[in-house]
Amino acid sequence: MKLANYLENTVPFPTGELMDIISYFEREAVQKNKMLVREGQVCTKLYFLEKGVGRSYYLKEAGKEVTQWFFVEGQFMSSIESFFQQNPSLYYLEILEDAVLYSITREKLDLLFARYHNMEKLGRLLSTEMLTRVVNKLSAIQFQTARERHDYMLTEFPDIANRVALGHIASYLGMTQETLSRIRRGDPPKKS
Amino acid sequence: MKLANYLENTVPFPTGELMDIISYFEREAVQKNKMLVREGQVCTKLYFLEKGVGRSYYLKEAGKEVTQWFFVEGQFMSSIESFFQQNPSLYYLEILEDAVLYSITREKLDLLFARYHNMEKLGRLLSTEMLTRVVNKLSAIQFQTARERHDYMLTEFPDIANRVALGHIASYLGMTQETLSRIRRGDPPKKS
DNA sequence: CCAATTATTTGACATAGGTCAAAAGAAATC
DNA sequence: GATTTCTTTTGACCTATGTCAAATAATTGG
Repeated sequence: MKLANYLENTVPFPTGELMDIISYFEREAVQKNKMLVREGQVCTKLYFLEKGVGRSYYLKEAGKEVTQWFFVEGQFMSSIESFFQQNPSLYYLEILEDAVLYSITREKLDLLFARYHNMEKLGRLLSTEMLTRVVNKLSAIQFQTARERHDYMLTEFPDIANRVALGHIASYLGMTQETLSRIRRGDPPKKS
Repeated sequence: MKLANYLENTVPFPTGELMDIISYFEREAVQKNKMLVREGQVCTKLYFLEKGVGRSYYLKEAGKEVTQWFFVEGQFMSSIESFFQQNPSLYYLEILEDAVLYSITREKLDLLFARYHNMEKLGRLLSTEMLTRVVNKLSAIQFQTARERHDYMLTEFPDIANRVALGHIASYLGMTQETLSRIRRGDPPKKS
């Protein structure tokens, strides 16, 4: 999805504002496996995915990757806390499929927030939306069985299963890839 | 903490704006065990806790309560998705200690968002902050042991342990109260 | 196309944390 | 301050899911 369409569907910007806002973003194609941000770096940009899939993840002891979130076309992507507080990112941001993305720096975004009340509103709405999505995931993770968490994921990211590696999804769901593999096979819940 | 202090510490409102904004809130004292919102009701107000503790929780099958979040003095409290999307709340909002709180309706808040760019900014900043806090909890819940989750909680809500029931905290942390009780006792991780 | 990686599945076994039931301790009510 | 009710602790046992290791299967590169 194009950035302009996305923006105007969220807040009714006058055309002049919309054009000006878009002009502050850069559009680029990036390839699979590109790392946008590494742990410890400050995340300098907010991205919008026109096409492709990405994820954020962190490393546990023993170097195990834990997927924190997936981002698909039509969504903003960033290491949020790092981007907004300008402190070192706890997460890696990785592109998992060839993608087209728009990006904007923190300075330019702040300028737009200050210039356009509408833009500030967009920021508020996006934050609130993301917040409710994270809360949903939390509810799923906090008290559901591995199988129920898998079902939750299908509602949040319906086609992700065919697009990214099993292990990435398993860690996103808080389980091992062996467990996810068995769930997909449809193992009957073990009796005695 | 007073609402006015909180607001001006977050965004530098001109005094006139601040006064006007505050005037849209109502202040009231409420007693322990008061239910602000029940599941299925639309949450009509956003609250700010000057004093006291509250929580949001939902009911699992078998009527078990699962605490979703705690709110302490100096924080806003609401069933966020319900309040912002005006749909039925999935959660109960309950006051756990005698409290003093300010409240504002959605209509009045929208009016303030529209009237003051600064207010819109405040909304954005609060959403973003809450988002990072929820993400932190998610990271803790997703891949940490019961003991580590308990440690996480002490950083997010240092004094909550003395203020609310064990069972409320246990479900907040995604564990049973028996497990939390054993952690507090300092059980050595079981050998053999 | 074949070799070499890389990802997924399977099996055997281990364990953190759950469940259920009862006892002990606090708090509220009369 | 005794009785009732609610909360926390403890113990015995169970199970979902993790760990480790090996076998397939799929993908990638020469």
